[in-house]
Amino acid sequence: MSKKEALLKAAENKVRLGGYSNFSFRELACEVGIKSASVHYHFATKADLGAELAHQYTNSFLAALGEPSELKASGKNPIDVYTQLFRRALVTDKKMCLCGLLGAESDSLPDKVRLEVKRFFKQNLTWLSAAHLTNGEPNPAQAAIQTVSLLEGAMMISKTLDDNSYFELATQ
Amino acid sequence: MSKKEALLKAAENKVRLGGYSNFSFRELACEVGIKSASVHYHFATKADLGAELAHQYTNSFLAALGEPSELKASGKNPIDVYTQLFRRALVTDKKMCLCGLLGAESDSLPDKVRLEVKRFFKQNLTWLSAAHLTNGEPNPAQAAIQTVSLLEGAMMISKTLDDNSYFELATQ
DNA sequence: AAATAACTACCTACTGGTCGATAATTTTGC
DNA sequence: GCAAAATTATCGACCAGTAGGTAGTTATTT
Repeated sequence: MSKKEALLKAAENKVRLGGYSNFSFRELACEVGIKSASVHYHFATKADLGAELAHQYTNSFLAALGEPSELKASGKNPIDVYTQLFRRALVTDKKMCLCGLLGAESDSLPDKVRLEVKRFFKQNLTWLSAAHLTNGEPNPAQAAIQTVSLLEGAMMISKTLDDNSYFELATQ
Repeated sequence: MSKKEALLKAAENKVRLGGYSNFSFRELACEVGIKSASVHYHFATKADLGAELAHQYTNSFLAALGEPSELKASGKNPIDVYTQLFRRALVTDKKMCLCGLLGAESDSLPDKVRLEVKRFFKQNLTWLSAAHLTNGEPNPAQAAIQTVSLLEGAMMISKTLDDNSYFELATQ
């Protein structure tokens, strides 16, 4: 893993625990074994780092999902697959969704970061609409926003109350 | 309005836009017309201010709701009343729910602040369970977590995408 | 006299960011 | 094939600004 990748990984962990202001160049640098000045070689500004982090997070998230039609074709319910990805973030990583946290504080984010968070949710809604369509939902767009809202909300509350059974109850 | 109340009001606005780290004693002091050192007279530490803010927010929120049984008795659906309170926060205040934002970053909050955020959601779940019970829901506890999850999630996504119609679609 | 509510001045720690320098590596031109 | 040039990745030293917090003081009110 390159230093740049290590920096992004370290930043992701910090942001998913406490938001955009929960990481500093010095901390990240220390964790990967370089100096804070060197972080600026890989990312000109903090906003650039944040934007690239959110962009890559979105790409990984979408890639982990696959295509709704293909999931359906292989006998899976794409909505279950989607729910399972959130569950893994909560249960395995024990962390919030990166863009769920950044979205909540989006009013105070640098423009380029906020734009990437927007992109995350737009792409998620597109994916979910397609998924609900394959399930024969009469209003896929509505079902899509309801699905992602419920999951992000349930994740946040389960984290806050430190009890994953709230997530299970909400998604049951 | 006393200086202390003004400080809490100023802090609420900041936190609801960008979280716990989005306000400083200097900024608050400046806004209410005193010096940052004087803020420490009203609140010993930043954590104390944050905890009192969340505590009062919870109390105001619950007070604004009223009692589920009384709402029902006067011909209102308590869940509609609850939804309307979130809608007002989003549409009128144009800000996140204070505890929705603090909940998302709860892992990085001082203990006493996190405790108050927990209290917010526990009391909300209690209220919603009672509300769903009066509506004859077969599983009030499940309906409660689903209601608050959907609303917090829909609020966050509508804020992020800067389009309240997502909230309306999700709650329709 | 005591409590309230503010002040000035200061502290240490940390923030994102800049600067010029330095090796090591890779690419290019002859 | 080899020297010159460019690129990559790092460093130490530093900057101005801000953070939360403290100590001691001064008015004002009760």
